[in-house]
Amino acid sequence: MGKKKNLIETAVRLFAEQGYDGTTTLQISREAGVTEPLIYYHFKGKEELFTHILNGAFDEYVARLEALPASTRDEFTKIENLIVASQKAVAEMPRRIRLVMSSCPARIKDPAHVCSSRMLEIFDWHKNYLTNSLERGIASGEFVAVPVPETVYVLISMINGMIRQYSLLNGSRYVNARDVAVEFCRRSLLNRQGG
Amino acid sequence: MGKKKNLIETAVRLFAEQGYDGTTTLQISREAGVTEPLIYYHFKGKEELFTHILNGAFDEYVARLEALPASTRDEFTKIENLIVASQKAVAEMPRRIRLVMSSCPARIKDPAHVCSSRMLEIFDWHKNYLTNSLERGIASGEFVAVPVPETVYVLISMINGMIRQYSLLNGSRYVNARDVAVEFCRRSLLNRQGG
Amino acid sequence: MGKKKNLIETAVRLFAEQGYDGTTTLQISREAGVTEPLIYYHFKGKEELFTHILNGAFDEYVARLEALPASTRDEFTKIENLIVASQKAVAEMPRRIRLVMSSCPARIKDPAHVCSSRMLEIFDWHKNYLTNSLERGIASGEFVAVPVPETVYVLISMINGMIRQYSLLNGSRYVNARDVAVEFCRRSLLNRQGG
Amino acid sequence: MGKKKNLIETAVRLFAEQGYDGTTTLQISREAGVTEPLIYYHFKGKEELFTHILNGAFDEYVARLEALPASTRDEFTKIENLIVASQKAVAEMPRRIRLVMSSCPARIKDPAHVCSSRMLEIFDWHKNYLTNSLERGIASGEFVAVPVPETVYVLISMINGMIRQYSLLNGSRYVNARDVAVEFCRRSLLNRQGG
DNA sequence: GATGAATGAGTGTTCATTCAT
DNA sequence: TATGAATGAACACTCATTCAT
Repeated sequence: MGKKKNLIETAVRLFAEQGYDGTTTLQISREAGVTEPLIYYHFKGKEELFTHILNGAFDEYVARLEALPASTRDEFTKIENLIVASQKAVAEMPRRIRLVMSSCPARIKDPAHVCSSRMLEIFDWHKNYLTNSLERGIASGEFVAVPVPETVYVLISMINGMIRQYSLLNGSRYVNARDVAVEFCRRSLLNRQGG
Repeated sequence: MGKKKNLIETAVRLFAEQGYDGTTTLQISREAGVTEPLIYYHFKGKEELFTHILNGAFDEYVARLEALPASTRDEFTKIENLIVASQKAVAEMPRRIRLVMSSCPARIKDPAHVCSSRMLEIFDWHKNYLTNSLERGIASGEFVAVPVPETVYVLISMINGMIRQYSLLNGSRYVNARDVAVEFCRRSLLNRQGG
Repeated sequence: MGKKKNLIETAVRLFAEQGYDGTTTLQISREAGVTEPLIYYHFKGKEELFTHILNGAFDEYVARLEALPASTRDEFTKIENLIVASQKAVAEMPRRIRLVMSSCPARIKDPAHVCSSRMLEIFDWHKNYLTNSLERGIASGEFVAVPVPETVYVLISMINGMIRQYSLLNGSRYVNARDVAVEFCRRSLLNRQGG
Repeated sequence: MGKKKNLIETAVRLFAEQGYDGTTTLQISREAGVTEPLIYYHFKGKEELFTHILNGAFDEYVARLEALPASTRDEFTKIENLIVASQKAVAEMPRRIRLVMSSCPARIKDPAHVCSSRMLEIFDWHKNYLTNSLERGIASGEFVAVPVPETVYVLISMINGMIRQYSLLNGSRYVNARDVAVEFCRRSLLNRQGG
């Protein structure tokens, strides 16, 4: 009767609240209403349970990115879509994003860890998406001629920074920061010359 | 002879490399060439050693902020100074910033922890500094009329995002991202009306 | 199997021989043929194992008191019964009584400790029992008119003193001290007037 | 300036309040306003400081016994004197008696310890004193013909039991228990035949 | 699928004691 | 006398994990 699901959901909650090291397998099992060895029946160990959860969160986030329309009216709309999508994600799956934002920084130095590989995957996805958009926009005259790699880096930093801020601090107080961020970027990138 | 200093420096290194939970007091003492109880002679415990280090890092970062000139040629220079100063900090005290960036996210939910109180302190400092700058700049016509609180929020997110990116990922590859970020903001904020 | 029982019996022995502080959890587990963490599986900690044992000893002692006949031929028989019962207890459960007599004095200042609450319980039981007996005996003319509370106090001191003496010193050498004590009290209390 | 004395007095207080194992050398030194190594300058170690204090208490108690008059009007007065003296001692040097009563039971199994040797010394003193008194009293017809060794044993138990009761429990509430005890013994021992 | 009992390998911490000054 | 710094030896306790059922 859904004991496994129960286990996972309890683990998500506890890992998000207390961190990986601050959560014991005994606590997870007790709060899930099962016994400890059941964790080892379903998972190889605590770490696998943890990475299973992280992978789930990454999967959903990536799915949201993949769902973004590949072709849009103009290139800035793509950038706008990305900002909006990332903010929607953090609002709609807050606990899992929070888990990633609080657990992964301490794990990034281990390149074999899920945190490293999948954050890199997302970073690369962002990079390709934004590089493509910027290059096309510059070529078409929609954007001013900014140095692409560095601008991509700045945009990613801003998007990640907003996720982090929202997720770890009381970001929900700035509900329309999202739109302000979009306009902030629009003013900076759009070519207003001639027109 | 400098055993305490040795202890602290070793702890900084190990905490930054392996995280708080991943570092044992035995390991710290061994690599520092002292015995374990010495930690407990100088500090109340592992946690106090840790917060001592964090406080040191926060102190230095705050000192850098306080050193920023209070009055500048124009308001955007203040914003530029802040971006530059934060990037200089992360380049000049990388290990300690990295320690903060990787350790604190997992501790922010505890409002009593050094991470919470001092990150809030820095957040507030940033907020006041940027709010002041934006309000003056808008009033004088230097800046376009942006919504102040949200724009401040976006700017802080960007600055923090860049610190995080630099600190945890290989941000050093984008050395002039700093200047690109400054220009990015300048284009967005500066009032170009009536050229 | 019976590892828990083994653990408890070993702990009784070692605590009685070496005291609480003089006995380590490692020693208990080793001499019981189990591993240390098993103590923590069955008990919350060393202290709980200790109080579990103390409670067992108190329970048995109280059970012996409760088993004393409520109505007797005369009132002095009650007093005799109490003296005999306490001496029988110390002869039949020597290790546990010795444990109590050597461990509890150091713990009595802590009113929350098992030693305090349960010794008080026994003290009160003795007090009620003896007060009742003395009052009835005096009223009926069986006893001389002694001041009741103080005489109760003296009798309890004598009983406890004999337990202590027997338990901590080589009291077994005075096997018939019990009967001598009974006669000692009888001569003192019985009303010989009008023989 | 009396630092040694200070040390000892503080140690008496702390050992009495918290027991030997519950008191650390650091705590003693701090509360005495000195540093830890000073303990090792004046004493060989914690244990020696402890036995120094115990010996002081035993010395004073023995001195009180020795001060009892060797010849009295009758033999029962000797017994009365002993009861009164022991109760006076516990009222006049409560902390040190309490220290002995709470610390020594756990140490009596070690025959080399001060607790063992000096409590035995006192036990023997009591035994000789009472044996002598009883034998003479019986011979002279002052006392009834009780079995001497066992009666001595009972009397010692009663005296010790009253000290213990007074010292560890709220014995001070029964201030005239002393006189009641004396009368209790008098009635039991005195020969009333053929008045 | 599920559990009660048990364990190996540590972990932070304490404490009496010593050393150099 | 007196101390700041340092240590050796242990200690209670935790936790992820396994085994027999």
